[in-house]
Amino acid sequence: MARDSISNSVIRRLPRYHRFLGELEANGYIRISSRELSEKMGLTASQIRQDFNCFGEFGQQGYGYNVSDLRREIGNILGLDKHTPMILIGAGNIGKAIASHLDFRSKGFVLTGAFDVNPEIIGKPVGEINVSDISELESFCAENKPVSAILCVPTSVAPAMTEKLISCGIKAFWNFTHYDIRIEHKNILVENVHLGDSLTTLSYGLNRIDEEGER
Amino acid sequence: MARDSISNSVIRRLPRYHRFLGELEANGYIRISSRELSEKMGLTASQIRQDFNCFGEFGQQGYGYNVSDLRREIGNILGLDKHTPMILIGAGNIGKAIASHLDFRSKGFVLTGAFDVNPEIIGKPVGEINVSDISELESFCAENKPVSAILCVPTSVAPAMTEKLISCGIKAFWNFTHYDIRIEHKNILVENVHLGDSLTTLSYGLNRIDEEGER
DNA sequence: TAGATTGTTAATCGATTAACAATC
DNA sequence: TAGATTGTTAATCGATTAACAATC
Repeated sequence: MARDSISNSVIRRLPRYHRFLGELEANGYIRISSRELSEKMGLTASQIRQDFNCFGEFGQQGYGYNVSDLRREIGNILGLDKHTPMILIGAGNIGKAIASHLDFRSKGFVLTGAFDVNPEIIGKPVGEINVSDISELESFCAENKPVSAILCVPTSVAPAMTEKLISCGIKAFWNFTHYDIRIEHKNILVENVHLGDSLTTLSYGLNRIDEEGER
Repeated sequence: MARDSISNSVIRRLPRYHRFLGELEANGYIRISSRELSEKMGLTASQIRQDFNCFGEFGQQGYGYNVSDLRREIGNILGLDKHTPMILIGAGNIGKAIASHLDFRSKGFVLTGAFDVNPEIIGKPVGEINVSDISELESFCAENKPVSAILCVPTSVAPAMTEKLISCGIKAFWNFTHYDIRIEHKNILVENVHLGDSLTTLSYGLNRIDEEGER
């Protein structure tokens, strides 16, 4: 039975389910049981069934799940059938790489604008679009109503830029700066990536392996 | 009292503590209480004290924590005093951006090599080093013994490349491909970044906001 | 000393796993 | 029908929060 509030742990597993089901589909799988999927993904079958049942009854007793049906259902839950307009703020190294590395459309978004302060970058292409001067941000937003933004500016200007973007109507932030966007505003969504923290975690793990070796 | 096995939830919070304490230090803070830190970070004071006490007693009753002492302690736990050699595999858009965007040394690593198959990239600089031909990987590893690798190759070649790197002595992977490195090998560490999953999560959140609006 | 705040134990909460009746 | 596997409830496990004695 579909629940009202889904736990964050479940939500974070959904994209991974979607990804794995895509691979299975590509490999010609028609059906899969929770047990088989659990082995492929390193989860328990129980957890998988619990997760899916947060949203509805997608399986069939005695049979399992239809791979492409299940994948489509999860895709819809994730909003991947939409194309939410997204803009890139800061088109330097990391911004450019992210914009051109990912397929936004298959993830529920479409990149409609990119902005920077650097005259050497302005006018140059990033993915399918050209970089605009940041001074054009407000008029662009008024006209095109983007609802989400990738934040790839220097950390120092991140807080002010966040405020400005909110005033321009941005509702969701994909944040690559080293600044933690804190959600004092209601109904503003933030996904803090923090690649530095991710790398630091790896350092922690390596040190534990080393310690074991020393014993 | 220092515990033997630390939960993943705690470990994932450590880099964030370290980051916040660095900001506090930069802003002239000498001491901080768990309550004050909890307000700044959006956690509970209880959790903060529990987390720190996994590793030792870093505070003082009636006083709180010394900011720079605490930061140094956490840095040591994370292994940030080390410079573990790391190589970049795949120096395209995303690889180059990551290598030049982050300060590896302050995160316990040092970038000692970069490799690619593309002749147009080979020989060009990435951060402080030059990109080498991937054919030189084995001899480089034999000589320089890097223990960690950033994986920025196309997803299709990720599994084979992972195996090759393990055979070259790589113990830790920072994986940016869309392939899930699964740890069948013992004592091999993996940090799967999956930017696509992160973006997909944002799409999910946006759809929940929209649904609320419709009600 | 009195006040503040830690370190730590106990209580609560939530998430994962196990079990099994329902059913295809 | 018999076998398989779901959907779902109950049991377990782990993580977070609350409480408070210890102590600076």
